[in-house]
Amino acid sequence: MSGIEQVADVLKLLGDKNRLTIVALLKEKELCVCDIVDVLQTSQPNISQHMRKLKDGGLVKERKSGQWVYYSLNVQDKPYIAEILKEIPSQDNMPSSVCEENECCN
Amino acid sequence: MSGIEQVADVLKLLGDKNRLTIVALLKEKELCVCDIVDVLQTSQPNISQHMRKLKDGGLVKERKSGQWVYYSLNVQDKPYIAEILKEIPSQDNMPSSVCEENECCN
DNA sequence: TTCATAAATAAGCAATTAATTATATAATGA
DNA sequence: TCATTATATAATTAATTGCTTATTTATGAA
Repeated sequence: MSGIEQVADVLKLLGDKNRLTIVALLKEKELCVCDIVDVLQTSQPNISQHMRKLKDGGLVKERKSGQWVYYSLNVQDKPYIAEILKEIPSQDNMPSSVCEENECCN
Repeated sequence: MSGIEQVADVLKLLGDKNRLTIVALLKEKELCVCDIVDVLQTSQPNISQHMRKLKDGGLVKERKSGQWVYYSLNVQDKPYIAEILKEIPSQDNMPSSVCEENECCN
């Protein structure tokens, strides 16, 4: 069961622009770290640390394949997150076409 | 329109246990600062500062009456907040009967 | 006016946070 | 083996945050 503290912790995770953008991106499809680095235009360690927080908070799960780590959403048990993501315009999610090309994962 | 940054700012506000509890309390009825101080068992300035953040973030509105300031929710335009509050068990909202008695506002 | 109560503001501080840089680990292929 | 790529970890720093204490403002009553 989710107490008020657990909900607050989840919202704190989503209360960061980069992490909220990552979660919105993952709503579309799973992505590897380098995809996210390309889209958010920040450093690889920065994204790596955000992904760890999201994973520790139970919001994403990972799948390793070769040298890549693919992250995907793991929020079936938190329906309010779907409502939050409805509020985010999709053009904000995918600021460039980088993600479609998946350059770093070819 | 609410961009991703605006949503993140709202979630950051709700990502604090005290503020989330306050919002959950206000879902039931409007409350004055001293009511909230009683329920959350913290200092008056602490609550006052949280209320200012919630007000600046547009989540609550205030109504002054005599020496009291009553706060109420102002989240009609943010349906995802209702979904978040559904996740919070109501026994966590009202940890004591203090709020029912409204001691400080008599 | 004086006193009491409610709330806001200001200043200070300890803890947390997001980011950077540097380094380490791991997998792939030459 | 060695080099390259993807990711994680560690250490550092600057900025933010939540809280405390002290003070101020404002309202109402004696």
